[in-house]
Amino acid sequence: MTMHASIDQRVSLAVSTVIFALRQHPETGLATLWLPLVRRIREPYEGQWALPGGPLEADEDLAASARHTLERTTGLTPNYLEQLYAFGNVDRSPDDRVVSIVYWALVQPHEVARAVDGENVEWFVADELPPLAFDHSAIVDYALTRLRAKITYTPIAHAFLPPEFTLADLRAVHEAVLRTTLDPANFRRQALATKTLVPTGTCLQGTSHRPPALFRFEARAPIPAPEERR
Amino acid sequence: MTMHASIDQRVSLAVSTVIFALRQHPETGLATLWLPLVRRIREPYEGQWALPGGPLEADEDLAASARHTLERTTGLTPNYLEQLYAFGNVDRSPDDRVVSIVYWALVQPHEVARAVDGENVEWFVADELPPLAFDHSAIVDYALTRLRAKITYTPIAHAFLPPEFTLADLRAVHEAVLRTTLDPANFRRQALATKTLVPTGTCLQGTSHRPPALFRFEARAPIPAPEERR
DNA sequence: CCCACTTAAAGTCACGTCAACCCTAAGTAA
DNA sequence: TTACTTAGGGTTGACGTGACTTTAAGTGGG
Repeated sequence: MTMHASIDQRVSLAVSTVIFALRQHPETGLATLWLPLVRRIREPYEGQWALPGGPLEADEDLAASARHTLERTTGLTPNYLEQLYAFGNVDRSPDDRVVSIVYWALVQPHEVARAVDGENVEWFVADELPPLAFDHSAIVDYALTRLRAKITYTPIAHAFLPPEFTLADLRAVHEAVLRTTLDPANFRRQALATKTLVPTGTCLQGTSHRPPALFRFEARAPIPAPEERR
Repeated sequence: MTMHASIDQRVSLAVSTVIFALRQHPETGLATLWLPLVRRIREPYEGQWALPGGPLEADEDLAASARHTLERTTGLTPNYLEQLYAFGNVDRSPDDRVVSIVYWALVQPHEVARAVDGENVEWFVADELPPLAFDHSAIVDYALTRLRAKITYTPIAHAFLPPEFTLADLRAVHEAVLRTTLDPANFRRQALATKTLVPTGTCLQGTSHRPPALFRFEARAPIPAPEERR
């Protein structure tokens, strides 16, 4: 027989989200992965940075809860949202017992512009984060590896982009996420081989030199979340 | 502002597990994927089959909770355990609100023998399940796709096998899980290419014909769960 | 108007992987 | 010894991919 804590010690359920977006790096000027964090306004970890999240309401699905807290705390509407993992170790919060169901999200650049950015919400370069509250540093780490793995075998990069884009844009997303440089010719071949790209005419005069072709992502059947499979 | 249910309507947290094991199919005689289900002894869905699970105790980590309920309800000790997904749609339980954090597990054949198999616990062929309680049918579906995907790119098949086995055994596991036949020669090549197999002498007289070599899985560093990454 | 420059986009080649298959080795049962 | 069965190694061709080259299509400067 295992020992159990007293009955009135409750487990509370929170939903948090790791949000990724692309922005220019202030020093290098390159497109880089950023993510918004919120400052904690109460103990524990008061004043420290943490993932946006909140308690699960009784009338909300999990993904809906993630969207709502996202909107409430950061003003962002994600273009892609997927469950990451449920973190529930006993010691992950110093006082009470909290199980966090964590999502990860991708937002488009124009969303970043209109996002909240104030004293209690701030954007950070994904690889240069301050120390975070709770186990949130490990969570971000895991979300990063998931994003980097998934972008190599599914076309989620489009979630960072406007509906119409060039192959150079698409490649820039991959390069920013994976922190590498990719051969333009080979990247083109692989991208076109997926059959998810539809050409939509050529770019009418860019800044200089040969204008690139524009593409759109074909609206393939998205991969359903486990809840909504048939 | 969104409407919320009254404060005293609580969300309860359960941990359930999809357990896979290999057994002989009664008709074909082939190794097949089976899973144990437990009969519900109270409403809702009283009398129907469901995944083994139970409420999360305040002093248990999530994986530990999965192990405990597994042991308590089916007597099984899994050889492999991984988090699958957190299911929490509002309508997944008719009365109360339940969020289930679901794990999936693999058990060895000798465990199956000593497992409970009575009126309230029964084994079923994974592809021929009765209607299950709640959304458990969809959950099993998802667990199956995860298992089938993961066995192709990680050496989890060993979790079904005793410490020492032949390449034919290993191939039989893959064939049972994927429901295909695999070319023995090509399978051998791929299996040995992973470098995770260590030869441990030859089989001393099997039933007939040429005796196969025996192998053991090398104790590589296992992939850490997201909670315990460094 | 020609030319230097830049990026887009297509093509070439070497190499590694893998499925299909063929063949030999090593044992058992008659 | 022979027939039979499974273990296990080898060969071939299709395919994907990284490194690299070449051509196309624009710009701006003299």
